[in-house]
Amino acid sequence: MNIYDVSRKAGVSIATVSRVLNGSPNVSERTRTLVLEVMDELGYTPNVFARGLGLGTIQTIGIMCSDSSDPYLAHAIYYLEQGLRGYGYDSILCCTGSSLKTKQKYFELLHSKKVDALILAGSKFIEMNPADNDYIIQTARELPVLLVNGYLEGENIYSALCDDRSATHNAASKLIASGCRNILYLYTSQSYSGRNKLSGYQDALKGHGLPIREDYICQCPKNVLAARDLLMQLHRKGVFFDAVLASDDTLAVGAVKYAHATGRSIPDDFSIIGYNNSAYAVCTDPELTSIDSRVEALCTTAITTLMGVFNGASVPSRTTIAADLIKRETTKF
Amino acid sequence: MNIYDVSRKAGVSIATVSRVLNGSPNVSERTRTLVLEVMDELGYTPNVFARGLGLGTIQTIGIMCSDSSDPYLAHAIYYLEQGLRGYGYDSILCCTGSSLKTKQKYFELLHSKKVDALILAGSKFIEMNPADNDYIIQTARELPVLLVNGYLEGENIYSALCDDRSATHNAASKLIASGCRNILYLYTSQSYSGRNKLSGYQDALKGHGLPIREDYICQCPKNVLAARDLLMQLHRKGVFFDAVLASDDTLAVGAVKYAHATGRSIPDDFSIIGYNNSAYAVCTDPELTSIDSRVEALCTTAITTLMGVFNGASVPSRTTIAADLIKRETTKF
DNA sequence: AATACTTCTGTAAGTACTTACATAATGGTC
DNA sequence: GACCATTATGTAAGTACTTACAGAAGTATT
Repeated sequence: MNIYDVSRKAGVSIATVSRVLNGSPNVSERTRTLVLEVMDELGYTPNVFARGLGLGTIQTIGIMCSDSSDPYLAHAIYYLEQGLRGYGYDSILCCTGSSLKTKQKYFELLHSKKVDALILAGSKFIEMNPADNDYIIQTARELPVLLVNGYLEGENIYSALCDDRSATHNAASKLIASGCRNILYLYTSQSYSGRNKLSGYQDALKGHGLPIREDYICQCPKNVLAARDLLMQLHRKGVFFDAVLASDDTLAVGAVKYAHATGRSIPDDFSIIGYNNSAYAVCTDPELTSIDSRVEALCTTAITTLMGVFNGASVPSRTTIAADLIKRETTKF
Repeated sequence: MNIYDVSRKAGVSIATVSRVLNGSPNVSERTRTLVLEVMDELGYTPNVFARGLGLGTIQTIGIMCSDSSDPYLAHAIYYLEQGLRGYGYDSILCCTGSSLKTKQKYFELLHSKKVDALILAGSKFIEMNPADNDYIIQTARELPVLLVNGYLEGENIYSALCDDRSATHNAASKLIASGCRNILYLYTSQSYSGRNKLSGYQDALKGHGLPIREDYICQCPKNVLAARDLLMQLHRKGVFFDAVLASDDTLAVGAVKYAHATGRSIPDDFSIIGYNNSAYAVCTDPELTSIDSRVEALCTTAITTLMGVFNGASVPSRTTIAADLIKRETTKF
């Protein structure tokens, strides 16, 4: 069952069938409907490989993420997949884990699969050491690379970003305005967005004349119980804090559990702000105030940008979206 | 840059290069290393389309799920993707939503992409009306279909299942043994596994001589707040219950919030059991007792089965795995 | 050293499409 | 109705691989 069968049955050449397939305008309406009818009748679907061979493209975008089970990335994957399909593109997914080696390997793999572009979901793809990002810059010469929530300078590299710095700056400022003076900052990783979040926090403190205490800036695995235990430990050590600003809701949930365990009252005695406004935010009592990083908008932007690139439009290499602060019950404001 | 460039530079025919590419034994060791060296030197990667055209396969499995942002499915996707890659297969992901129309459309789409098999993740693919599953049975004639947590009878269709009925039977029995007599059952959907979970609950009640009350069996959106509000409403109506068995942790979290809102004490006065043992289970205080449906094992089984099918091994069309009951703080036992 | 057998390599014919170029058909104009 | 422009269609040459078959080279046997 191939293009020849269709052409034979329709009494036209394979070139005409191919033109119908590709929506060429140089086909008479009569022939077009005839060919479409025959295709339908035979249940014909063009062979993707032959098509890819001829066209050099396969209407497929490679999506890479470090871990699809992370709620933030899971949502990103969902919106990306849906959005791309709306433009007639398929997605091929790669979960790379966090090792640079495997990232490079899967990068190469997707590249060799002839995807039309690569989307890197999440901030974990950009390494601290610039040389480690060279492979991305190299690949971008041959196909567009889109970063969702990450930034890298380079030809043919585009970024859709959330303004994380302003978000944490704003959140920390609100905490200070509501009376908090000892704000703990909890983060999971030193990614691009992680660094921005941290500096937003630091700037807010500076701006209000508060000291930046190193022991208030704590790294913690992305894990409810780890966060709780970390805070318990600080508490036991006698470190005083009256608020937690977390780089992820998971950690903020841990902070709620810490408060429950120690009997501190939220938000009177202890305030909490999470990040990502995920489903975790409404699991706790009281419910989390959280920064919404607007994954959906980020993904939409990334896809719009990509389609612009495909159409040869002039497109900004970097789009930044403002975060939302969703007020719930763990803050006084 | 193609196979001809390699053959020219290595001074052999393209057939020989192709043989090296495909690991044919009929190549002398000397020629093989020579060709591999040349490939490496030129940075050659074979064109997937041409390869697919010739071979008719592309080492890619289609994964379908209703919604990749659901934590259960997100984990499944992760394990499937990782596992398949271990066998040298890529995954192409489709999120179908829940409408039958789109499911069928994407099914057809993946089929036309010439994937080597289809994995349907989650129980949402099997419709109540048998005729609505015909498209799956049809497709299975041409390529293997694997169901993760779903069951459908048919040639070339394989299922990896969790024994949901025994799981809820066991959970409900434990609740009864610990003194609960009015166990509410909360569920989200009437899927294959949903029906099994329900009947496990019902059988346990029957087995202990308890009445099965229709008003104790409640459908609810998969959503923390919806579950809480539903329970609040029943409470206000004066419906008495001393335990909740939920078909998903999300609903169980809602039950915890209901208890907080009404001041009922867990587990003395009110017990809760969730399902899936997801990250939500440790978010609440007290932490959820939950049934672990063992996604990872399910995915591993599915992949092993699939590889068996590819190798022509005789493989069971249905594998069932026992669930684990993870005891935490919302039950007396 | 001739024969038989195995192992290795090359030729050429698929595989199913796209598209440049050539040619045929159609429609409009005078 | 002849001429030209436009549109529609067909031919044939890519696109980059796989693999059956034929034949060459190498090895073992007598």
